[in-house]
Amino acid sequence: MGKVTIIDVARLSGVSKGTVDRVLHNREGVSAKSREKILKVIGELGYEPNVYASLLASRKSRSIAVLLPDSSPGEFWSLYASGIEKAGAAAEPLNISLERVGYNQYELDSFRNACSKVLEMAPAGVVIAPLFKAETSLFTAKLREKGIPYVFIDTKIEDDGYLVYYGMPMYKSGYLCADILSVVRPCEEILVVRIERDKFRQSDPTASRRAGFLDYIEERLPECVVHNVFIDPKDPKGIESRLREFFAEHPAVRHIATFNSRIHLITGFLEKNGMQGLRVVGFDNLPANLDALRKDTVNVLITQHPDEQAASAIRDLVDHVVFKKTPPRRDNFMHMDILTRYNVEYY
Amino acid sequence: MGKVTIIDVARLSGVSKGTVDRVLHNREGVSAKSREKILKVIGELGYEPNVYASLLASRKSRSIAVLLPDSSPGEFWSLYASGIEKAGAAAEPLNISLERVGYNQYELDSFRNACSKVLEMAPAGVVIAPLFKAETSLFTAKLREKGIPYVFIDTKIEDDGYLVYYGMPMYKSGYLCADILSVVRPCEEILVVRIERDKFRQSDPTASRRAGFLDYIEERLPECVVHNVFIDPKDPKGIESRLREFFAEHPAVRHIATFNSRIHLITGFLEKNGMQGLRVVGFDNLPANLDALRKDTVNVLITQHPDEQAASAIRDLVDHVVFKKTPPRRDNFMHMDILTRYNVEYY
DNA sequence: GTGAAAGCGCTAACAT
DNA sequence: ATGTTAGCGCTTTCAC
Repeated sequence: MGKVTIIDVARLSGVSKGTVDRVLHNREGVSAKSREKILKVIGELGYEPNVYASLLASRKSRSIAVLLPDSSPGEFWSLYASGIEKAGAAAEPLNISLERVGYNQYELDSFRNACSKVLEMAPAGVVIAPLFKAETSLFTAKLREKGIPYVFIDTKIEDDGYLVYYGMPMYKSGYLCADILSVVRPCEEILVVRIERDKFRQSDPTASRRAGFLDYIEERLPECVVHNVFIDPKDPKGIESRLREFFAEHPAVRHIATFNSRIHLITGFLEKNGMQGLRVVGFDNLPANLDALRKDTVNVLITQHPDEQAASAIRDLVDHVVFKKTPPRRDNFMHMDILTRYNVEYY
Repeated sequence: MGKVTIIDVARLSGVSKGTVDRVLHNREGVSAKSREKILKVIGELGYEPNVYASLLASRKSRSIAVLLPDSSPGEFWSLYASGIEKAGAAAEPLNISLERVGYNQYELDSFRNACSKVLEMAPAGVVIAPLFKAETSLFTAKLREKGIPYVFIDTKIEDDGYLVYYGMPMYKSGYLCADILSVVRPCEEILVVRIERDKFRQSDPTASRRAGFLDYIEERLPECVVHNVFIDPKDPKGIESRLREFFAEHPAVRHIATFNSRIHLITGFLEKNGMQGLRVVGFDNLPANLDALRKDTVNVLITQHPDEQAASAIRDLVDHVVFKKTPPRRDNFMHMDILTRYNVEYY
């Protein structure tokens, strides 16, 4: 039982509560001898601080900064919102408030700006979706310097400093996508719809997924031809004409996939042209994608529960800040959910 | 801010902390006038008790009874264990301990026994998987009488007393199963493997799932023939001979499904006889099933995250007992997960 | 019926 | 470097 109190530790160490409290919080002003003795007693007694008593006594409040790309409702990054809110609500009684700091995912300066804002507020911890690799490394170096713990979601950057990471196994998700797409035979030609802009991005976040997809095809369906069509999300007419053009040339194509969250951009075309019996697979549970799934214009959606990613990451961070717990596992690859019209309802 | 304390309430009500505490806990010994006044002030101030201070001061501990069928590791009911443990760990700092009370799911008397055991220990709340419908109703009536809140998992019983329910939409899961099974064409004959004993059970827990499955077939594949083979889980030789017999008669069958968690019982046969290229779909993430999935002897598993069901149900119950919160939603149908060899790894 | 007072386990400011 | 002490917000005797 956690019945051992700080007083027990003090008595058996031959010191007072105050001194024990000091070593508990790594505060200075304790002789090496006392510290040692106290630590030993703590170990022997299996003393565990009563967090609630602690919280009660020190009602200082802390903040955790959440550094995510800005996004409008219905867009990918908004999917994280509900998880952040939930985790925020859970953290509130612990005297921790979440502070969202947004940035434009296409502008490095914006990210830099957000970083310094975070540094200024001197939070107790930071949650980051690191879209800019190099810049993030610089930032986390500063965090480490200040002893501020940080966690990654969505993407991670290899360094030995992050507390925990939650994300999707991208390569495998491509593999999975290919398998789901091609289970409907015959599958001799596949159309992959991609985003024009991604070709020029510093790092295409879906590149690894694409690699997994192509590897599957090469291994399992070497005869199958993969076509690419590039579209601009902001140009609906362009999308339509590109697709029209494509299908005029390749009327036999019955399999379509995207590697980003934009599968909903092409469903309008499919519906308008009464294209049925296709196999259409995409990613991410955007509202528009779920709608398409319900109408069966999209057959399968692969998702990663972004909300749970955020919630788990924040929970781990809070546990670490408040309870000094180390997360059970450092790299957490989320389960990939397979959604169809028949199981989307309770997602 | 939750900065309003019991002292503020006391002062504005013209009474002492003690009296406020009494109305807060519905304890007797308060004049109607005081009570009324205090309640009014509480409302105006938006006072919310500080649970941690409360927990600190009253270190009485409570228990929650978890009433589930006994099971050996690897069996269906064991899937709930990890969720129960997790929720138990979370409840511990709140001075709440979980007490498991098992019963034999095939013996009514055993369930009755378990019920009275629970009643004796007078827990602060109860978690039930109600396999025996009528008997459960009797039991929950008693709980209601005593004012003990209870939650259902897996199955629910219609009454107006349960706090919350977590389970799988059984009918829909059958529908989903049929869809996943038949996406691989041609699908003209299906083998459904069932458990002998279930035919004679008071209530077959998978009956509704079967109905969903058959409805799908009738609606979407009316030409398709559904064969049934009944097996006894405890008789491996019998299983083998039944299957051998079946496939001798129906060599063209390439689609197999089960509606319970026992798909792993037939994979041995399939492997031994080198039967490949079949479409095999089953339910529940038993270790043996996951193994078969990894080997691709089973193609798809539909699961319901029993651990999360348990964890959520217990969390809601604890929140209600400790924080007096009402669950956000009363009936919670869990998402049905679709597992293949390609996404099973991180499940 | 109600108030006063002594804690719960811990923190932090103030002494020494 | 270390001890003392006054709370944090609430519960729970024990008086009156």
